[in-house]
Amino acid sequence: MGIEPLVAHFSKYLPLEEPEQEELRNRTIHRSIKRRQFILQEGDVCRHYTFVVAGLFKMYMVDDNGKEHNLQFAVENNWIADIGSFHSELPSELYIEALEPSNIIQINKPDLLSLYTSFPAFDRNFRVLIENAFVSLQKRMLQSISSTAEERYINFMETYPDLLNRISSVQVASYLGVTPEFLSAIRKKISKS
Amino acid sequence: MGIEPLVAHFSKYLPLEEPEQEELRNRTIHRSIKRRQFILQEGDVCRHYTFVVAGLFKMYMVDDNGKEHNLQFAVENNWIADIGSFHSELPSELYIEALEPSNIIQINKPDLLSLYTSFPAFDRNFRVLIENAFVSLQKRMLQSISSTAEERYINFMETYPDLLNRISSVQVASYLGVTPEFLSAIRKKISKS
DNA sequence: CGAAAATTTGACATGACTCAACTGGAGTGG
DNA sequence: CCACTCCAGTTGAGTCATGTCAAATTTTCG
Repeated sequence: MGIEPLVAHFSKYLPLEEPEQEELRNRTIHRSIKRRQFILQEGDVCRHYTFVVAGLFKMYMVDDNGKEHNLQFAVENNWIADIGSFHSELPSELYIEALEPSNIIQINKPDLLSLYTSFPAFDRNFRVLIENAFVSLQKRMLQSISSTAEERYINFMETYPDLLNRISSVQVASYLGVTPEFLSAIRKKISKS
Repeated sequence: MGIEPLVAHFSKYLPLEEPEQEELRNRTIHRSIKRRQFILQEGDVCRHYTFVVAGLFKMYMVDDNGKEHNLQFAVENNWIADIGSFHSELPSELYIEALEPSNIIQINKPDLLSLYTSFPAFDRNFRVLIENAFVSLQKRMLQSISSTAEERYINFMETYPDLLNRISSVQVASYLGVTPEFLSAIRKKISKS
């Protein structure tokens, strides 16, 4: 197993030279993750940035009533981490759990900082990466404060059509901030129009 | 007027050497903005990153019914921009408007890219900046999908106690995603407990 | 196959919006 | 200094959006 998927991912923004690829190879580790396995649990410090080579994860919070609220999904070629906990090294309030058997590439904080220092290209690559994630999250936030659940669901289907076939409606409902029962009603209404 | 506030701002993360400060001075411009003046309007490309030296701005979207939805406020020492439009150079769907007479420092895209190229410290500074903004936005997103309007308002008061004295309830309601009438009811209920 | 989870359904409760009217300052011009 | 307007804020009635709970049904996966 190599880091080709990761190199290809970065190359979309700024190609990596051979020395940078070599360093990336030396600083990252591969792991296989089973379905329902956690790579982060509440109370633990998030020690890695995780790049999904294959598979699917959800990151979520559990509220005082024990209900899960999905903050983010991550599929192939997505990064996932609790960035706040990763940098502050404080306990996370989030879980990251595999929804499918997955292959990932991880990098820990010392190795990432070393990458940043050795090759400024990584500062830039990760800056661009998070800029894009930020813009997407802003759009979701705007939708959340301006649209009904039905509009948000329709938008979700249009934005992530591939995801629909891989996750349950329960997971979508949790991501949209509605109950599974109400999402079921929305789906029924949409199917009749 | 100098760029001291901006230098001080960056120094919280990573101090700037004299050559970097010099370059920053040469690449930025100062402006005074009147209350109700726009620095970005829907349909225009967002040409600048804006750093607020003094004053207060809101960034918002106007929906099909003509209603405003506040995505973000920016006070002293905050950055504000439509990052998506800035990088894609596509027309923005957002407005950025001064709620108070303000002083700002702006940098356009060519100058910012030049800063990035000349001094990798800026890649890093802006990466850290947006990482922090991303983490904050994630918290707001989680609140949005997991809490009632009352809980979100209480959280807003705790998170931005200073802002409460500077903006109207209408603006807060728009930020929280509720109507002014309903926020009024929430405030009444809270004041009685 | 069998247990666990997902989905649906319906009755009911609560959260939140709409609309229209009213209140009470903060300017503004005479 | 007054009359006036103009907003922000409030109030209440009615309505719609969404949640809760319980139960039945279907699907998934070990």
